[in-house]
Amino acid sequence: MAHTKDFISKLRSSSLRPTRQRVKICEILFDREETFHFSILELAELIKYQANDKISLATIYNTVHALTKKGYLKEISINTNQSYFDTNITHHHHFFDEAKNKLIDLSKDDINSIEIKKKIPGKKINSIEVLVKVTDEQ
Amino acid sequence: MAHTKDFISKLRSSSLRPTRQRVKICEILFDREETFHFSILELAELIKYQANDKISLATIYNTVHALTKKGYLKEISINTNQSYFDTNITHHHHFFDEAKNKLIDLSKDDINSIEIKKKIPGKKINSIEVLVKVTDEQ
DNA sequence: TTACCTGCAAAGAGTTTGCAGGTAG
DNA sequence: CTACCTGCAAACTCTTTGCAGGTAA
Repeated sequence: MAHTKDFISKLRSSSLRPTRQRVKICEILFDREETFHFSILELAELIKYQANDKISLATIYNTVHALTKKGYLKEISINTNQSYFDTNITHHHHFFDEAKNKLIDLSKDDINSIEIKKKIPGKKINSIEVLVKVTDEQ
Repeated sequence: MAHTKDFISKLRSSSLRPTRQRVKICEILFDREETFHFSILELAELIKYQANDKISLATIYNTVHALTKKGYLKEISINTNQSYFDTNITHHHHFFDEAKNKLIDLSKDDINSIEIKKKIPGKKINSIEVLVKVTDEQ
């Protein structure tokens, strides 16, 4: 269970003033036991219906992007119409359930380690992301 | 080097009539030595400036999607604002150059084989995609 | 001739931006 | 007080859809 103090420091270190709206966003994102995968619009809905609040999209986009830039959130590479983010910033991969359009974490232990044998001259590797697409067994 | 006959059969097997526009799209996509990565809008530009032709977006979208559905093209999972497709339909992965926003093929030999140890009950694996993000070495 | 296709324009969906009024420090 | 922030609406980008005229078989 995280506390308001932590949210404020996360925000400050992302160069964001801890306004009421931003603290609320942090509560929804980080005050949970389990990994949380979300799109901006899903987050907005959650704020509206679960937290009974209304924060403008501009604010949500701006806050989520600043937190992502600072490394408190991770953006997931997946080709859907909207961008997905993850509160689990440890090194891990994902299943993507194509039937339900839902992401599921794939922990480091669930996959063998990946070795890239090719080197691109002048380029360095920033990240390696594995996406395992699944559908219903027939 | 592929021929018009091949394009027509690709189109027919995708349940598309081989119209002038669609054959032209196939020429641009498949009449090349190397793998081709593209977004729909890039393809439209290419048709306009390289082939000196103009094919409406509706037609390009519809044709590319039908070819993808039939398996003549592969859609790549990458979180950018537009969808990317690949003419290389063999099993392979990608580098993504974040500086240039360009994809580079990573052949099967350039990566060790991936083993997913976790099984999701009732789900089967459709695909495993690896995306290696790179930027300029500093 | 009939079913399908094209091009255009409008509509949709997600995201970004400009700005006037409001708030943190 | 000043710089930054919020909410709203408009703008933008990519993609999809509706439709009238055109074309393949």
